[in-house]
Amino acid sequence: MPATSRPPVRKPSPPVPEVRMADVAERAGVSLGTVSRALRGLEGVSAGTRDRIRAVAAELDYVVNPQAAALAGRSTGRVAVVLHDLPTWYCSSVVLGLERQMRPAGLDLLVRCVDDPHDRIEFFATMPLRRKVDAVVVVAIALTPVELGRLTDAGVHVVAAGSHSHSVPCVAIDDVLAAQQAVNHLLQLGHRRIALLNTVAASDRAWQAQRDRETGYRTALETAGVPVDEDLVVSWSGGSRGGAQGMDRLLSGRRLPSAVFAFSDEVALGALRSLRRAGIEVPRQISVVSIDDHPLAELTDLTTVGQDPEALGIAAGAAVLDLLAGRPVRETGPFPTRLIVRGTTAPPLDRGVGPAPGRGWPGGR
Amino acid sequence: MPATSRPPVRKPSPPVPEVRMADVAERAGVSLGTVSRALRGLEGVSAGTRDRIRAVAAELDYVVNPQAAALAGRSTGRVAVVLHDLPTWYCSSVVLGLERQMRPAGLDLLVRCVDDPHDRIEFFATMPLRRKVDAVVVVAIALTPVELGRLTDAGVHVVAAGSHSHSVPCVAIDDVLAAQQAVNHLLQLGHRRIALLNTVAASDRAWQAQRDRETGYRTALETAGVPVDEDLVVSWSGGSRGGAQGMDRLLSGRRLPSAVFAFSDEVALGALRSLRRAGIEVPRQISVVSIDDHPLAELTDLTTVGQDPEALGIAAGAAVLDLLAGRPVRETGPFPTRLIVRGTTAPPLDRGVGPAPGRGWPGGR
DNA sequence: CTGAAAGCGCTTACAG
DNA sequence: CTGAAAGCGCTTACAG
Repeated sequence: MPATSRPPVRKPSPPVPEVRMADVAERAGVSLGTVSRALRGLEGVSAGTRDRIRAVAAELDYVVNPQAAALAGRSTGRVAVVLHDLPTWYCSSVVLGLERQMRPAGLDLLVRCVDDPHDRIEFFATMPLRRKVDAVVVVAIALTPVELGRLTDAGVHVVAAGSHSHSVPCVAIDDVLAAQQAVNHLLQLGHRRIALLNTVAASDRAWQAQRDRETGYRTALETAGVPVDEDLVVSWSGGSRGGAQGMDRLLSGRRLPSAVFAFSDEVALGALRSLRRAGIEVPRQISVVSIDDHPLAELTDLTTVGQDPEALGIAAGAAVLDLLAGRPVRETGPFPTRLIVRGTTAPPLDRGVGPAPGRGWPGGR
Repeated sequence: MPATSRPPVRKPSPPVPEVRMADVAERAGVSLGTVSRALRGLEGVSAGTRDRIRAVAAELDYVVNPQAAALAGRSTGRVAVVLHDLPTWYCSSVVLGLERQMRPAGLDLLVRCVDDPHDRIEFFATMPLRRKVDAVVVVAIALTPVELGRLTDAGVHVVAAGSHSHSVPCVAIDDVLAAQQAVNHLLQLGHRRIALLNTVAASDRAWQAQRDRETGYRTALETAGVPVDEDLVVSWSGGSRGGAQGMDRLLSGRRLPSAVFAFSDEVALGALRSLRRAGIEVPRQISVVSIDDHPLAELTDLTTVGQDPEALGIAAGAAVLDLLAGRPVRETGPFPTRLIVRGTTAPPLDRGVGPAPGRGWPGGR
């Protein structure tokens, strides 16, 4: 079913008939082609006529018809951002940054949510973006080679934000490192029973981040010589709600963790709710740390590893502009993250049971 | 400066040359016009040829070129959503609902953030949406008559979400009522010193909601015969941060309120932070109620008046479809809101000082 | 029910 | 530096 079935559109009759480039040309006493070149600032128009044409265009309040320009010129002036879960602090911040970057370049931003694995399959099967955009930015979606192929076959440039790829320009933090920063903080406080409260993305395999953060968690523990207790590793879907449920699970285990590393601030806030309901004091009995620095992290006094998704969106936009201009994309490297210690982390209660301070403990003092 | 100055676009050379409608026509042995009609399901094509054409189109993986269709047909197949402050639970949820509604109709969603009053002026001066979309949905922005005129002069339909208007279809909650629900809850608990912690939108006059909620606050107090203490009415910009600062201001006043009605959950969460820092117990010493039912409201046990912005987005999308189809827009009336009592509200400490229970107190028992 | 043709408003070689 | 003309890929009266 290749054809879209839009309802017949009845536009409100524009009170003022649209002014076309031909009108500008006539009024300025030049040809269509000259107007086209002058307005776009191309070579080969004398400064005098260029200014005259622009003055006339401004006077007539002329705006090029993007349809016609795209049809004739083979570019659409549009960029799509593809993501699941828009109402997330992370995703909406990336979109905000992207929009701020595209707008001054005269590019419009199309938003497409990919809700679940089924929708994702359909999306790449029907390629609704084909011919509609010059480039697409995928947010927190690790594309499969096949999916990437579909996109490039359709003639669109691709940039990845929040995931890593060898075949596509990408902007992202180092999720392994971010997780290590969080877990190392707990280790340095003296914790040994550290739980991982991970998330499961709606679209499976969508979030490379969750794997990388788990890797960082395991690496940090391993490096410190602390064995991973698999009972302390849980994954739950559904953001903060999932965090609450995952925490309930951890609380029902045989031995409680002394600290929890949560996938994100939203997951952590869910966990905090469960802890509060269970009457467990944070950070006295259990410490909690996560990743993001969501605005509410500060308000809830949550220790976290901060990142800047809006900056990510801006950088993704810059990469798009490079791609569209045929310039080499400037590589940015991983985006910085930094530990922000607040009120949800403290040394463990059983500190005295562990190795004495300063005796071979990583960072302990 | 009417012309946009996009960088010259270099598209990745499509490995497969685009298949055009002419290719489908040739392969099916019919004319272009027939293919066009068949694919769009218009009258006047026999079922046999229609199916044959569709089969060929599917086989060739054909997708109409939206540029060309728009240029010839005078509709763009696109809808814009205009808002400030995308990374807000409210706005991003509206956009999500809207996207879900437009997608099945084959309409693409363009996002434009209007950051501040200056940007707003420029936006309506240059009308960047002109010729780019068939309709625009403004979210939480009360358009001035002039702004509305610009939009309709440009030939786009307009729908308002989250604000009220006489001249445009709109979907919104009753903000006055929502505020009354919140404040009446406090009154019924026995509070008399109730503060209003309002917000100031980035674009002044943008949020009709803030005025309406203040009206609801004042009306509720008046109806209960409680005089408004103007020292207890504060407005601060900046969401949760503003809520924290506004609460600090209230705490520095001569007499503390016994309860606070905050503009939104985000503002309330900021206020809660300030209260916690000040060592004030909630709800024992001060009660807090707000509007939204943000996902974090449940997690933080916040009493609030819930609304459903995603449903608002869906309804806005339905209105857009009606408009585009030339149908009358079905009026929905104000969207429902409902009080959700959780843990941040309780009777005031000085309850005994007020009128005795059941004696002329609104709802008191 | 189907086709031939004009036209949508631009951009881009190609001449001059 | 500027113009005339072809062409982008569709839709839509208008004929038949």
